[in-house]
Amino acid sequence: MPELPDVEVFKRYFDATCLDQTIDRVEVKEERLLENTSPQRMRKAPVGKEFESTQRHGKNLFAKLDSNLWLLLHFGMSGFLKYYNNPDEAPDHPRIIFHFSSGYKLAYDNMRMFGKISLLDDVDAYLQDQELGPDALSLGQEDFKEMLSQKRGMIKSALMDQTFIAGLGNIYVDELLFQAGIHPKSQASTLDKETVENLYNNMNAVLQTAINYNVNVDQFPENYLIHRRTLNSACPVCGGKIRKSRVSSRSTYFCENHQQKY
DNA sequence: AGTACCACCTGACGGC
DNA sequence: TGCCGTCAGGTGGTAC
Repeated sequence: MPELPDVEVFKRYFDATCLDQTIDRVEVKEERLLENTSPQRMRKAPVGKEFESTQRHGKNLFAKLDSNLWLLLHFGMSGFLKYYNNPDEAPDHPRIIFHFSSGYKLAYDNMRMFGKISLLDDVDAYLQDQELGPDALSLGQEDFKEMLSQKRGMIKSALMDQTFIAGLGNIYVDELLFQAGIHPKSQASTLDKETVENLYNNMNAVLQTAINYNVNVDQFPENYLIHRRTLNSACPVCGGKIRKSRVSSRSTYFCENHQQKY
């Protein structure tokens, strides 16, 4: 379930391993994941080049090959990166593999095949084309308030909408609503000022905490919902019952006691 | 514009 | 043991 924190950790992993190495060969193992890019071009265009830097926006990772050539990776539900040399360390479902002249390889693994691999000439144009909202971690509090006040519909739907805010998915939206004490079906525009500020602060805190722990969920604070995504488990904050329902066709866990409906 | 539902895809898991 | 239905969840499309 790669959401913003996961992709940020992938970015740091990519930066620490793959930059400034000549690409010898590109192995496209699953052509269905390519979008707006032919397999032939994907295999050819990066060869002889190096990844110079990376950029993340929401759940999208962009790696620069040239001023007008970028690799886009979207991880869907089950995607991740693996940098390795020894074939024993190869992941189970590699969909594309970049071979470096050092002998090391970068594999994009994605069991469930939701996801996207593409070559772009302009990142900003792509973000506009996709109508992606501002990245959740670089959004200021005033803008957040203003946007929410004008958003109709349920707060969970709003936060999951990538064209509204980019980066949040099902797990983290549940978590930050839980931390902020807001019922997921609350109407976005009816939250009062204090509640929205609290939500904003929790959004940043939860995302930052997840990144700081390298998305190692076991190390997340004990009062996080993520450890209790089970029907009728005890709320780690107030002892209430954790309930499950569906919001925006997604499994939604929340505390029936301390998450208030607005 | 918001919502509801389906499809895509694969593996895990529970029931029988 | 093994078959079957269900679930997980990011995104995109469609119908209301």
